[in-house]
Amino acid sequence: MDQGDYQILLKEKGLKVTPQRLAVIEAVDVLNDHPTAEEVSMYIRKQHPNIATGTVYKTLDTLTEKNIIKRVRTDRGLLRYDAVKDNHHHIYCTQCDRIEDYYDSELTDMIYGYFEKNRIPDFKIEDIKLEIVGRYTDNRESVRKK
Amino acid sequence: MDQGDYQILLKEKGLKVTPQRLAVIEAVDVLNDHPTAEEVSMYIRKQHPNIATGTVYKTLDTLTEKNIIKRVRTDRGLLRYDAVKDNHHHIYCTQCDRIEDYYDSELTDMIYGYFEKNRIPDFKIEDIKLEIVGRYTDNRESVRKK
DNA sequence: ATTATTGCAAAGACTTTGCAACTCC
DNA sequence: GGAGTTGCAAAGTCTTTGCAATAAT
Repeated sequence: MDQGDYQILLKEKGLKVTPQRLAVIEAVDVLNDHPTAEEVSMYIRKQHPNIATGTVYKTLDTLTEKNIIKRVRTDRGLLRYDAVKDNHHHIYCTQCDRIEDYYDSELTDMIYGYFEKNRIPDFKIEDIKLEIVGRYTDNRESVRKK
Repeated sequence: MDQGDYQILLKEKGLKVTPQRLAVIEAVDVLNDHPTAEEVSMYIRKQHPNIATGTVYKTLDTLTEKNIIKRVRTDRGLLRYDAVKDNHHHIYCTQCDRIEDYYDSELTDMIYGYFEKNRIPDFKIEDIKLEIVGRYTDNRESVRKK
């Protein structure tokens, strides 16, 4: 995705196109490691020292509401963000606080298929995602400490 | 579960049995609505006005580490807790901030079965859970506001 | 007796808010 | 021109910490 795509995305959702918003979308897209709000904020400060932290938070909220980005669920109480991509699941490492994407359309289809046959009463499913929790058994370094 | 069970649980994990810990376990167990740390803290204060908030947080941490309770993933930046029960999934309502349990052993078995045939390289799975996101189509009242 | 645990209050981390000034359409 | 956005700094919320006092084994 490039700047042009971002602009179209914003317009489609009825949002004004501002440099701040473009910067936030780009940051979440580039930092595609489920960055925290602060990581996004820091990344942006490098290129646009004039964009206020408060604005980054507000923008992250707005973009989340409009489904341009998503919040990732964590169990540590920090808000993390994710560019909207194809359906994917998340692998949570219990050792290192990393969250990795897990793409597997066979699995995704299987789960959606299951719920087509077994509906949850009075509930409309909008999204299904797997939390796969565990730990890596190779010796790869931990990017973030727990 | 009663007090006696809690005590055994603590001892098994090598933790000293203290009234504070018993109170926290009980609170998470009784408030079985995935309470936030603050909700646990408030509930405890009613019966034990002398238990400090800091202690509740510390205890929640300890119990989580020892797997006596679990943290529930949320996308709103608040820590929530869950008594450890049978394997279950979570239904997240996009309207009302409720998190409900979803028990379905057929589904759970299907997913675990899938991963037995399709392992993730260099990764040891410890837990798999579904995030089912959507909204209720009946008119039940929202317990918590969004 | 020894070591873990608690209470307290202060500090810390992260996020939200209010409002005047400024931009985008 | 007007509604929607932003910057700023202050206020909030939730959580963690340090340490002396206390309680569990």
